Amino acid sequence: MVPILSSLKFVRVHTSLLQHLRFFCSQPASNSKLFVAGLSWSVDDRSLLDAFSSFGDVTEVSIMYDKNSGRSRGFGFVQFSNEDDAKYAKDVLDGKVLLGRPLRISYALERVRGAPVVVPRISSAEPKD
DNA sequence: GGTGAGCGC
Repeated sequence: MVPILSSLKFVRVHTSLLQHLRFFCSQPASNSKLFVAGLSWSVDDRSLLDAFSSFGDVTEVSIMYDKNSGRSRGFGFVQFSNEDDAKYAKDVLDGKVLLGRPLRISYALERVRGAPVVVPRISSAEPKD
C-alpha cells in the first residue's frame, strides 16, 4: 500500500512538473516579438530590418551568428513596438521568399534564464481553455 | 568547409 501511494505521489509530482514546464515554455514571450527562421546565410541585420520595417515600428532586430565561423545560423528575432504590426508583418512575410529562401515566421518563445528554450513539440495537446 | 530544421547569451 505504502509503495503504491508513494509511487502515485511521485507520478503526480512528476506530471505537474512537466505540465508546468510545458505551460511555461510554450507561451510566447510577447505577441510583439517574432521568431524568423529560414533566413539565407547572406541575410544580415540591416537587410532583415529593411524587410520588416515597412510593416511597422521595429524596435530591435537580431540575427544569431555562429561563434566560431561567424556565419549566420539562419534565424533571428524581430521586436516590434506594436502587437498589430508584428501580426501584420508575420501574416504578410511568412512564407515569402527573401534572397532565395522562404521565411518561416512565428512568435518568439519565452526565454528562460540559465536554461535553453524548450520548443514544444506537441501542439495538439495544448489546453483550449 | 559543404549543411537547411530550428527559438537568442
